[in-house]
Amino acid sequence: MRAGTAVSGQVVAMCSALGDETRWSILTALGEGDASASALARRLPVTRQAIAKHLAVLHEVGLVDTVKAGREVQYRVIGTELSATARRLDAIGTEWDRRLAALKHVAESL
Amino acid sequence: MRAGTAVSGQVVAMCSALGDETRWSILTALGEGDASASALARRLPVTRQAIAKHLAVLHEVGLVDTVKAGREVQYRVIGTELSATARRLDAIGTEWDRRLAALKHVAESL
DNA sequence: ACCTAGTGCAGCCATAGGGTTGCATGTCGT
DNA sequence: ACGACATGCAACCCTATGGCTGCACTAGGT
Repeated sequence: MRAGTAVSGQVVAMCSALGDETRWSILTALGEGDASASALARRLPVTRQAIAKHLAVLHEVGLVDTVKAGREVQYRVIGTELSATARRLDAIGTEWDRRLAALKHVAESL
Repeated sequence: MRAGTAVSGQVVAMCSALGDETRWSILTALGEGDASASALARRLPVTRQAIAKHLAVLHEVGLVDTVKAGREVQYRVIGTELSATARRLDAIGTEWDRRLAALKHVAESL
């Protein structure tokens, strides 16, 4: 089992989506309850259109889902994808540390 | 216990660092063994200076560590921070899904 | 029917950041 | 001592992208 396996582009996209403060503020806001883009724009210091863009990228990577409620579109946070990539990252990190421990072991056996 | 806790800036920085393909190629390369910036520049299709910049941000978030070996600087991947943030992300994702399940439960009890 | 509120789309601006070249410095081997 | 290689720093270019304004459209409420 090789260590340096090419990381799925999905992981990169997910991390890229999570690498923005505004997006996290949106996610945490949604964590307190479903909301529409306009509703989010009211509680956050950014425009609705900006929020709409962010919601688009969040939806792209599967972090949020849309629920049509009448004329508005409610957004809802989904934890599944996040947890999945988190586990992949954890595995990678563990693998690195495992390799490091092996290196250390070799060094001490000299 | 509230769900929408403000996410640590460390997590955002880490995700931002992981949101770049080139950085991942560097990390996976380092996963196969320690290497200097110049050594990495030889196997990757980017300049040494570009790699140096990436290594700087990776070092910033604690994904790599430096080991001075004579005149060159060897870089080494560290899994600890990655695993730590991965667990935090997993917890957040689980929390979201827990909330979602609760919502569903409420909906069904009507 | 009309007004209001929510959404979508397009265009524009400005900055961040990934990538480059160039040069100066520093260190190892011979 | 000197040449070769590794690093550090600075300046620069260009694209991606976060943010905005503006407009057209649609769907509810009264």
